Amino acid sequence: MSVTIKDIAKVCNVSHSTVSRVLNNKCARQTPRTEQIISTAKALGYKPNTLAQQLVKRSSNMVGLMIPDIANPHYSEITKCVEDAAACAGYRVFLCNTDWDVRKEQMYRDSLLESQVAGIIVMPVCDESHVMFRGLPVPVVLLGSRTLEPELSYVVMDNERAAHMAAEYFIGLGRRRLCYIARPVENYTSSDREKGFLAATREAGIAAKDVAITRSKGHALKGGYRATKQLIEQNKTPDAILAFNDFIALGAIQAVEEAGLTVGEDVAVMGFDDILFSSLPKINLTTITPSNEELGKAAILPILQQTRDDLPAKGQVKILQPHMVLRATCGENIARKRLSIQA
Amino acid sequence: MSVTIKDIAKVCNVSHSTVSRVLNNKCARQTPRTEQIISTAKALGYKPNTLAQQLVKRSSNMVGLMIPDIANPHYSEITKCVEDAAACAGYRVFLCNTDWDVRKEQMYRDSLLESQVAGIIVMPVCDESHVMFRGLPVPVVLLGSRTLEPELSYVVMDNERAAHMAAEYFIGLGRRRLCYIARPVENYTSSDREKGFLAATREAGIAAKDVAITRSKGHALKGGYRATKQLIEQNKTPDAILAFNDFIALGAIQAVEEAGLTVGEDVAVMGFDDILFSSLPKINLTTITPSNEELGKAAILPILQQTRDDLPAKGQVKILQPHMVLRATCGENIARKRLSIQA
DNA sequence: AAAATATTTGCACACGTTTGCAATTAAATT
DNA sequence: AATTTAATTGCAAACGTGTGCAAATATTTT
Repeated sequence: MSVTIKDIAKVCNVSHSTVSRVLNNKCARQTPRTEQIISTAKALGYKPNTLAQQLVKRSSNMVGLMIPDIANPHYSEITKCVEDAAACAGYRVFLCNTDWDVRKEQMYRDSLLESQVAGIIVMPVCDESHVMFRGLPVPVVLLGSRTLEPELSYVVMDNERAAHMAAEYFIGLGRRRLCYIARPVENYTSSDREKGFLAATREAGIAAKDVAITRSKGHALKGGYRATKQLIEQNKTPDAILAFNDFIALGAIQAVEEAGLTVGEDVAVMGFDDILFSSLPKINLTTITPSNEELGKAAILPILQQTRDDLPAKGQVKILQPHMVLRATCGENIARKRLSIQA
Repeated sequence: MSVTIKDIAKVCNVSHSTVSRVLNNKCARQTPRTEQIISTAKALGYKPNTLAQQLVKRSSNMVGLMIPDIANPHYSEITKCVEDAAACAGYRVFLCNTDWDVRKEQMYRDSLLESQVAGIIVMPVCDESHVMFRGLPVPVVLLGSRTLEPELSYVVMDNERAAHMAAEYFIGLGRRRLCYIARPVENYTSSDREKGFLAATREAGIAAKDVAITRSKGHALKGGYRATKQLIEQNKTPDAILAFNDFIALGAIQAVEEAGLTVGEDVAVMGFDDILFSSLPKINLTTITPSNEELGKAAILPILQQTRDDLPAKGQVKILQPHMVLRATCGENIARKRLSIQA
């Protein structure tokens, strides 16, 4: 149906190889022949068949992007940055929504390989699924999760440091009863944050009894709500809460307010990821995140290098620095405030 | 690098065509030959090269999905449903973020065609960009926008009816000074809603002076805020606002509350799209939307039919019914409330 | 103007797969 | 057991493109 180089060749009375070479600028000179070929190509509306090109060149300009839930703003914001970085590098991205389902993840993995993608970027469903990406013929980049698999590349925020910063910030604000609400199901990301959080409290000499580690009761907002409510009912109300993500933080806020306490005053709340919601005036949540643009760029880098230098490009690691986005939910410095009241 | 059909042929001492036929179940009988071929294919970890298959079959299992802003929850939620419907039908989707840029839209269009996609699903940047999709060799489905282009298929909510329903709902609640905040830049979707809104007010006998049509001052939350603030400052405060989308509605809410009025009591507010934010306890926005699942399924249908029956499958139209999601921002029935106060 | 050099051209094959055709082989029928 | 029928096989060509090679042509140098 579509117009091919052979059609152009027929019109110009040359072989199809000549057309191919002219169209790919393999000709140094500018003869009337070349001009004729180029103009008829334009006239006929020729579009190269990328499939055929990739078949013969044995390289593709497609990458797979596997995401647990594209409707979740955290993931959709990252997806945008990855797509943008990929497009800038001339890559097209296959979007694969794994739906938190390891079987779908596996299915997409195979499907992507059959489609001859140049690489796979994946935000894995869980730490256990990393092994599925061993020994693939294309580079694999884990996004937002570190891994022990030596073959896999990954790009991740320095989670330990981020939580350390958060705890330090709380302490600097005068907070003394600190709490970290962990991810409902454990993974490297969550436990790294826990580690950093605890380290900071220890370094500041906070007593262990004043540091609570609890676990979100479910993935969404309600999980954070239930966990916090439980804490309050047990008379263990903290004066500062670091939540595994912004959704959980939102749930925590709800529980805090429901208990008649004021967020930012009685309890400081901080989340992770800086999803769009968090910037809404009614929410105004203080949160920690890496730069998603950096994340996206770093994600395709190992894939670019693979095709360029034909090196293995495996096991590359990129650690991004966390940024705190200060908003309303952590209030002001308590110590300073007490001073001003006394004054 | 990868193992091909020829590798299997060599091992089994048959021609590669035989392998192809066995692997594609073109053989009625179950000979030891076929079993050997299948088992060695499995043993060698054979994965068919989809590129080559599609080249020879002249059909692909890839569709392009063009979205103005994947980080916007409205679009990411639709994207999820489209991807899901496509995956169920055996299609892979190329994600293309057009960034509200017509040039990017055009660039992706060409790129997708070169990649030999089976069809293009697009949420267009503006009504003017529809013409770019005339006369393509594959079916094009416009999502969330109707069009006058006869060749293009589209799937869209019945916007006129939706706004009609909204206005009727307001009126049934006892509201009498109605306002529609239109999209910052006009399009079919927004003007259809305006039409339905006005029709309902006319039918109910609301005086023209009590119906305001204003325009959001910008795409995001701030646009709705500014538009509403202006209305209030001009002493034209409505008692019911229908906003073009949930973001604008959120902005309207902010302006209303800032003026010391109570949303749901003094002013009812309704949006469109039912984005995830709107269901948050702190927001709890009443809103209208079609079923995104239906939307996604309807989007790939014209593409499926194209490849199946080899019919043109152009100019197909699917109208989805609106659903109101009742939450807190429209309050209760004012009339009933007045009664209970008197009683 | 002739020789040396640089460029372009067409042919043929390649990429990995599917498929029509004629020949072969196996199964079912008489 | 011989014949008809059915299924399988290998060959070759195709999908649209890129490329090494030797021959042909154009350009530059002497």
